[in-house]
Amino acid sequence: MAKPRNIAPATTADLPADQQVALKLWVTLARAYHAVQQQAVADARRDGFSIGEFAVLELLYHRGPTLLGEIQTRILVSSGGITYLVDRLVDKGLVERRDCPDDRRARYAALTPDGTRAMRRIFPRHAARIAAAMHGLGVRDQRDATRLLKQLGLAAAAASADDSPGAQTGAH
Amino acid sequence: MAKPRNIAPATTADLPADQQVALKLWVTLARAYHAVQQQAVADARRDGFSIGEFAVLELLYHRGPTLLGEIQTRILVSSGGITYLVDRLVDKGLVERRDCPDDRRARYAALTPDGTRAMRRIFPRHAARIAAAMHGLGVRDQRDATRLLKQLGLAAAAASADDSPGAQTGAH
DNA sequence: CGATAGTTCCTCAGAACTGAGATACTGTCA
DNA sequence: TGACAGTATCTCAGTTCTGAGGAACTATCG
Repeated sequence: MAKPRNIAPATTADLPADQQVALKLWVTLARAYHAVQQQAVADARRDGFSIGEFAVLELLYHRGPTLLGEIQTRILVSSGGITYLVDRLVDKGLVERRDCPDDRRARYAALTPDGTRAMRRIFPRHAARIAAAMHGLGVRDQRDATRLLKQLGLAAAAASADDSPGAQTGAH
Repeated sequence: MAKPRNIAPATTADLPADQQVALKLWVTLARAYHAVQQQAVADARRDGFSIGEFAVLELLYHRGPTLLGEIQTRILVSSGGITYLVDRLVDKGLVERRDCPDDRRARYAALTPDGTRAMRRIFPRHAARIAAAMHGLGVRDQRDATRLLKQLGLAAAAASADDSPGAQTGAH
């Protein structure tokens, strides 16, 4: 493992200390996210769903009929993405579109009876698998981590919103 | 009284308390990750790179010439993905492949002089932007979050490795 | 009203991958 | 030595999205 140490460009070690801490957190956050996501992907795939499809099903299962635009902001996909995902679930017979009586531009997505049955079967195992993936932390640490990540996520989202004017605030 | 024909829980609220905590952490983790990632995506795109391309550049900038397989496990892409990413960076003139003298199957990727110059220019601004995205937490909280996420990520990765035998990465 | 700005969803070209299989090489063992 | 399992990368068809643009509808305001 020879390390050519003669040149000293602007690497991480030359950054201000606070930036080093932030970058380390970013790398660790990304790794933790990917590791848990692998579990979610494997679980969804067992039932023939992509992560995006599963996220839509889960949202509709918990919230009931939901406007496409709201699904979009909640599961964080693009406008084309939500059309694509709902199309696929409609093809599978698990979701249906419904017109919105108050606004003829808007449409709801809702679980069909088949979709509800499928989620009733699938969801408990999915929840157990995610919980197992989180098992590296005890309940107390999980709460601490949730609090910190919530604070982090809200601040970062606010920073994003600054760049792209037109994006709505979300939650205050 | 309701007749519990189905033992399976209908919604999150019916799950065991520890699973509720775990799912909440998962949702919060995903949101925080996406929020910060949006910053990284926007920053990389400003220079004409995808996130994957930028991750390769960053890795090579800090580690020097690296075997493709090692890049693959570090930035978490598929085998086809790493070939694709390196191809694109080679086309841009920022990266070159080098044969490995010890193993004729293996190849290194390394920054070209152009690639090094580009990263010397780009990286400090990128680090500053990530640090700004993390600004919702103070340095002490960032360290706490890093510790918790590291613990979480390692345990979740170990759980993944159990499912898919043959994937021996990480904890040496 | 009518113009116009804003929104909600859909279309579609193509970006950014994934993953199974192919190719080429290495290490092990009888 | 030869058979064979293991490893590193590449190929390529297919998947899952992104985002610019457009059609249809709604809201606002002179």
